[in-house]
Amino acid sequence: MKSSRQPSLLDQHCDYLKHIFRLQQAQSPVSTSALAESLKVAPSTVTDTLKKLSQKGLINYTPYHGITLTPKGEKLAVKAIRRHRIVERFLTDMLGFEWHEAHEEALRFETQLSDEVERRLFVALNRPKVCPHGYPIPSKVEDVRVEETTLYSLEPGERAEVISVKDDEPELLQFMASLGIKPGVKIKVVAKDPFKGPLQAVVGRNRRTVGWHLANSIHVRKLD
Amino acid sequence: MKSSRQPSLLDQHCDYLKHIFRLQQAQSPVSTSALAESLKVAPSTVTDTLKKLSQKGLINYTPYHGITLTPKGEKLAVKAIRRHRIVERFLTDMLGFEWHEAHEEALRFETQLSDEVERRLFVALNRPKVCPHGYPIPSKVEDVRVEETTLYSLEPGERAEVISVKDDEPELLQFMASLGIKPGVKIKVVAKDPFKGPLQAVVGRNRRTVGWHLANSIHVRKLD
DNA sequence: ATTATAATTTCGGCATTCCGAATTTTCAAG
DNA sequence: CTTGAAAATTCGGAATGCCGAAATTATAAT
Repeated sequence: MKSSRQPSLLDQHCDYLKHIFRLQQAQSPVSTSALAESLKVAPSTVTDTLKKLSQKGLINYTPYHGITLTPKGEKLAVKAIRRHRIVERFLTDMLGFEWHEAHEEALRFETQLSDEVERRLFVALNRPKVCPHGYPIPSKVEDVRVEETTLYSLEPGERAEVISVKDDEPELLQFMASLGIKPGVKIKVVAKDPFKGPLQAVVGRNRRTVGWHLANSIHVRKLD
Repeated sequence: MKSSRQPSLLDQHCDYLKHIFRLQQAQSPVSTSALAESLKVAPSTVTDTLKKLSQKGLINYTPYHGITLTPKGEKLAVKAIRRHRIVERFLTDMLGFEWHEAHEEALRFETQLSDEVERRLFVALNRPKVCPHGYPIPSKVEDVRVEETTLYSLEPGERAEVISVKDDEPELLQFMASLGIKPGVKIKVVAKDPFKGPLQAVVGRNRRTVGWHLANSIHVRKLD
């Protein structure tokens, strides 16, 4: 396939940058296998693409030693993240999709949009600050900060406000919605079992018991 | 490249069907060279793809003798046309694009949209009947009829309403807009030179002189 | 009917994106 | 140190989309 339209940056490359950026927050440098798993392609494929990205000056790539985004790559990654979150907002706010559908729908076509469409979408949406899952819609690298604290890190008795929830597991999102958990909601932890056991909390008016995985997918800010 | 997402139909194939459908209205069967020019690819490329489309039962293809859409191919073509026009409406109505930009912007990402997004877009737009250029948004094959009469076919003294304008030349569209020509506008022909010469007409309050090509890009319905 | 020319197809080739198997490198355990 | 397992890379190969040049077929003019 000829690339045509986009002179400088292929869709695929944006995808790689987005994933590298995300993985980099957990661990830097990012390993080939981590990227491969995240992108759901074979490691050998990742190695191939890494060379191209490196040649374009988007990543620092030392064979066998992982990768880091260059400033240029970081900027493009942020641009891709911004676009993704704007499109998610479009899908929920203007088309009425549920938040658990928005993420995957957005992935389908976001890379094809022109900058102009993105700009106009942003304006038409009234310049939103966050995506449907509560993550900021960034203008620059510093904007992409996520709340470090997760619900599971709280101790019994503590109260917190939900800031954002992980968006990459649709079913989990749907389940969270059914529990009334979404950005802005306030939660009080009642009890927490040891060994990554279930956590009991009051969400709005209801008492809920949630597992470790779910509670760790919720970013919160402590209250009081 | 692996196709992934779309199980049954590749983007490229939709594109072919759309072009074949359009060309078929002017002349059937459609020739390889006409398709190649329309798609801006080499004739040999078209031949390659034609075989695949034929195998999928979307076209009737007899080597050296042109192509026709099968009922199945026709349905898909109409689906693609419908989607294109809905997206154009989205771009003009919800994002404020000019009509001469809408066509090309739509081409960038329309093929990536899911059926569900298309459906919701249509509803959010209030179920429009026509695209920004005045062509119908079809549900089935019969809906895709265009007004046969063009402005140039009128004789001096005749009046007509603009129904639709050809959408594939952005500059021409922009120029038409500057002349006040758009669907719904009423035009009275004042004079017409022989040999495809210029045509004089009254558009709204203004007297305009337009060339053959432009006048033939305007579909009208006679008044009185 | 024959023949020239125009349209179409065939063929080989290039680029891209992906993969699995084989190889190389790293790194930590002995 | 050595060495063995895990991680990463290289290599060969498959599929796709595209092209230009060469061969084939159709068709319109003689």
